[in-house]
Amino acid sequence: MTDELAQHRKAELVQRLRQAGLRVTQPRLWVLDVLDRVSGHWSADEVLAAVRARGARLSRATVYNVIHALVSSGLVMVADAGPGRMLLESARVWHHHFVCRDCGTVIDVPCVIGAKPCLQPALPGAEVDEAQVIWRGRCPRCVARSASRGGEHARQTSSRTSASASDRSIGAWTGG
Amino acid sequence: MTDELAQHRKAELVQRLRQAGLRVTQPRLWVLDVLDRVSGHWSADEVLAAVRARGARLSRATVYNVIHALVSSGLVMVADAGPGRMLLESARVWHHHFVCRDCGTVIDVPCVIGAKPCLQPALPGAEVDEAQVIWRGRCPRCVARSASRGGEHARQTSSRTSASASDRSIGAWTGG
DNA sequence: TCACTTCTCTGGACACTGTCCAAGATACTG
DNA sequence: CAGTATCTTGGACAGTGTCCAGAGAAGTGA
Repeated sequence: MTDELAQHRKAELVQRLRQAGLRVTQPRLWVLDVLDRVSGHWSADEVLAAVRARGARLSRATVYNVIHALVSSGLVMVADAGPGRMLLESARVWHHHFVCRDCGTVIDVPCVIGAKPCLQPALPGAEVDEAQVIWRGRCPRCVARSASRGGEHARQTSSRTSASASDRSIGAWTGG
Repeated sequence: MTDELAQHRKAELVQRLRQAGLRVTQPRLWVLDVLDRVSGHWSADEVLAAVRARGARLSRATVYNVIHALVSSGLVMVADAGPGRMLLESARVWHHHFVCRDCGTVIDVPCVIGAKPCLQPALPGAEVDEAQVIWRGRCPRCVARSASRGGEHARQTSSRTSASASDRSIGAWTGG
């Protein structure tokens, strides 16, 4: 990346922080840049490691402070994929998650609504900020792998076919 | 509770463990009984405390072992309401959760489908065991409390009204 | 009923994740 | 540029969940 590009990039990040009403500090720029640049799901410590890998000096407490600031201002989204697994992502497009119970992989599932909240609970009087859907099961890769070994998961697959009725599908709002 | 009732109750728990293909052990009966008897959401340590409060001797590692066994056999359900917050419940009726960002309360939201998975992701080739929805926002009680103090959350409430379109509601499958 | 096999429980150590604190540093305002 | 409010730092700490080897219990078949 050239210096000019780097400057342009930084200016964009600064603008996004200001628009969110946040002070512009180095740690915030670093964290936002890391989450923004690489797709995928990050833990707080992975973000810390990524920032430090660039030679920056940053404490763990700061990473959590920054994350809280970015999340509460909507620049970063957090998904819980299990106990103690805080998944951080750039909040460019609202989406949901599929967690594989075999390999632990977390897969993004698009949400065609794209805005929050995309679902409404049956809870009169509540103010809803967002709705997050987490699917659990076995990812296509693990399904294919076990199928090639002789279909030892035949029993479980029945639950999938039994749920294929269109009235129970949200393909309409997940883009499927 | 009379002895006769206790015996009947135990027999029922034993039957449920056997039906799930699990060995019948004291810790499993205790944990299942605690989760079954009291409504609400339990952390693993709260389950441990509740079992010990009855005079039973149980280690923390065992509680986690038992929880994993009961969850994987479908007798108990787990919801993640935040980092490090494993919420345990008896899996009698499938439902979802609303987490209040002000007071932290977790509220059950009924799911009229009642079976798993109640939603399907746009993820071809995957086997889906379950879909969990977690709403975040402010619970009716916190909304009412701040409204009575003068509507200091007026800005946030706009997000609620903007999402009331029926095509973005899942009242149909949550029983609303 | 008994022996045997397999699974489960135990208690402690450990890892991971997130929070709290006071002091110092920094960003923004006028 | 000074002042103020906010942020960062590093360490200590708490909460949650996992791992391990040995001991114990449940289920099975005779």
